[in-house]
Amino acid sequence: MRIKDIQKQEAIIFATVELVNEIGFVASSVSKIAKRANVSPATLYIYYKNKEDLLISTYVEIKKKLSTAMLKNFDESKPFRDILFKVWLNSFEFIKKNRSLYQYSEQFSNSPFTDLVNHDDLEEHFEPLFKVLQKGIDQKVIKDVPFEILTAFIFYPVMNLSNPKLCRNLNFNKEIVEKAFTLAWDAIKL
Amino acid sequence: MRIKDIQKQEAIIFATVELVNEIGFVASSVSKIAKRANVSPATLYIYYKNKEDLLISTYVEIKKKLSTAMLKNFDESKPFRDILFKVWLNSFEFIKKNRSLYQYSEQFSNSPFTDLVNHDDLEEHFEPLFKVLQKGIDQKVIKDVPFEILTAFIFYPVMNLSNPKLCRNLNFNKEIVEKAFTLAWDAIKL
Amino acid sequence: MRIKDIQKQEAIIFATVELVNEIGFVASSVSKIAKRANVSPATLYIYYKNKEDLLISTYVEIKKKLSTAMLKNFDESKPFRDILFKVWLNSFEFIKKNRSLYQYSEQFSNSPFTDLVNHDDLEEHFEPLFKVLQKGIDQKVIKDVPFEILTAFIFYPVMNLSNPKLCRNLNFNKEIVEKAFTLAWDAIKL
Amino acid sequence: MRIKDIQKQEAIIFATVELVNEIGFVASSVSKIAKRANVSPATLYIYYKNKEDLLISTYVEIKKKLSTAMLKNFDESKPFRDILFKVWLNSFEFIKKNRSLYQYSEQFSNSPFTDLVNHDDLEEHFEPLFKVLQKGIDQKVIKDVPFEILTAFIFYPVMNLSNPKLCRNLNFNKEIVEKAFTLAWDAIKL
DNA sequence: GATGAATGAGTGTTCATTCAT
DNA sequence: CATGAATGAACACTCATTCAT
Repeated sequence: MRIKDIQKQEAIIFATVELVNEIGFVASSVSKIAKRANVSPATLYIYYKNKEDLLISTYVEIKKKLSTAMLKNFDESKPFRDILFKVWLNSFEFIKKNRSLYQYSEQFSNSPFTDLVNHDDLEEHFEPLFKVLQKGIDQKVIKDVPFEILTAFIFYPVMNLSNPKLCRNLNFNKEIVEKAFTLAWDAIKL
Repeated sequence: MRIKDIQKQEAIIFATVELVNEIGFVASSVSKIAKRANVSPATLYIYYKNKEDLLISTYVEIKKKLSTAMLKNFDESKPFRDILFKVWLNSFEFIKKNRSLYQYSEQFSNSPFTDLVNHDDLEEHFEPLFKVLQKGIDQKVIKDVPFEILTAFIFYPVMNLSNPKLCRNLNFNKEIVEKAFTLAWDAIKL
Repeated sequence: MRIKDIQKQEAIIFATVELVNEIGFVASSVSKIAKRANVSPATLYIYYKNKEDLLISTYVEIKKKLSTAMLKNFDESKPFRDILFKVWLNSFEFIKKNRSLYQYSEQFSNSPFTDLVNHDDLEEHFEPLFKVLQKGIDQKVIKDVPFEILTAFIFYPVMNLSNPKLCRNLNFNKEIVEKAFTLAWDAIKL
Repeated sequence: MRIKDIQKQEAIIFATVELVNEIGFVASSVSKIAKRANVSPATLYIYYKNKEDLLISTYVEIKKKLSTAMLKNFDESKPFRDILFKVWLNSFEFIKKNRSLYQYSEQFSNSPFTDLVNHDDLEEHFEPLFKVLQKGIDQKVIKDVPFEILTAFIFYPVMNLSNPKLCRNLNFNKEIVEKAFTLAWDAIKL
């Protein structure tokens, strides 16, 4: 499968994300996605092996964008708190600007498809962050608990808070975001 | 006249939860659920208006059980930390013992069906907890931030941590659970 | 099947006619009819062998009522034209007053169920009318053509004209009815 | 890209008409029609939006054919009686040759689907006939009654007479047809 | 490379009917 | 007599995918 038309592929991804956000995973059929992307259902199979492949690829693509965004201007020479705050802010920024991408990834990661993704590959991108956390632990600035627990308190709440379904009444201005980070930092700092 | 077979309804619910956990929301068709419950597809429609109703009812049922479990032995005369720790432990206990129920509810709350549930009704059960948090805020023991942020740091991490998909390498013994609560408490305490 | 509750049977017939007129033959299911009649689907099978039997019996019942109404005050001593006019008026009267019954019979007689009815039994009721027609033919007052043709011109137009679906813009007052009969009479008279 | 197989569509229409005539409207399911047409049920939905669309389209198609046949060699310069006789003969001819098409249309026009057809569009084809009738009225050759009544006496009996279900014992040779027309003409002429 | 036609297998749901009470 | 529970079979329709062009 030699890919000719990059615009076509982007149209497909865009249509996929859009449609999944609008009508959900279940209802987003191949033919509907194709129609939305102004493409024949058959064309879709030139770019992707099958529906699964399309959904997974879209997810991986988004995750890459997210990790890149989160680690933008990552400067490990700064104090731990500042580093993490920067990442925290980047996350919010990204989610706010790309709510649809984020929503898609949320739906995806709670679907049975998740099991089909190689999560190690995805976590690889967060390596610098893990290194900083480890350094923080070594320097007795951050609590010595497994990474999973640390990230559960730093990043999982971000996702929760920025999920409009779960936090219907919350308006996310800068002040709130900073306040929320205080909780995150208090949680992990020694 | 035959009377409604309560065992049959329970078999349906059980089959639903089981199947959704095994093959996911999308693939769990009415006929598959019926087959699993050793029941005709038509029978299912005696107990539930349609598939949506079945899925939602199952979810609400689970949520009720969860809230009851979380607030077991809720004693608001104790110190704030102890109250929350009790709730925290209850949550872990419940999730550990009813992993399948919990998994179902996780999948559900990230599906488009969520929008169809009256969340206010569900949150009502957590009223005592919210009251305690408010008292904590008033007494300057807990940070004065919106409830959503507080619960995002107390309970959302529980769910994350107890999700075996996300935390594959973590073994949840009592020690770890207590440690994790320390982070939660540090996050919200003033 | 010993019939106890005549009211129940009437409720079933009434519900059948009503429902068939509202939602058509296709959509009128046994359970819907039962619900409309405030009766269990199973009860229906006490009074009728099956759905077919119910529909056919209802039709026959209606046809009997129609023939009785048409031949009301049938006086064969009067002139041919007057006799037929009386029948013609009776028909209009009945259809106007029992439009729902008539509609049902129309739908029925165009359904494949018609083949299951013994039409000879039904036509038997019209025997007096046929006798009059025959007498008219013998006395050279009415054209000597097969009965089917005669009735096709006397009574079939009645049904057509009184079908609001086919004659949407026609308002049936007495004048029009009399005019219409003139055509019928001119058709068959010698 | 495969091109739409015109034979396939014709097979579908043919199967629809055939089946509806054999087992009736109610029992003619999409899958049965598809099987009869040697086509997948899914294929049917390429050509028609849904079952309703299939049935309606088939009806409209038939009606067009009928109107074309009826007005064949329509010559309004001839005497009124001859014009109408021609139309009358055409009708019989068509119905005799296309009994199945005609039967289908009869069933259809008495089903609840009728309401979904734009009858004005269909009647449009009969415009020349209506004009002739109007001219006949103006010239005092035809009775001055609403069109609906006129057609009820000219054409509705044709349909009745050519319906083998209703006229089981009648053999339609040319003589009978001419006789029958005499009644029709006597009915409407002044 | 790209397409719409084509499909068998599946979807959620309702059906006419029977059963145990 | 009368019932609501129960069901296998069928319903209209959509699915992911392949095929011929």
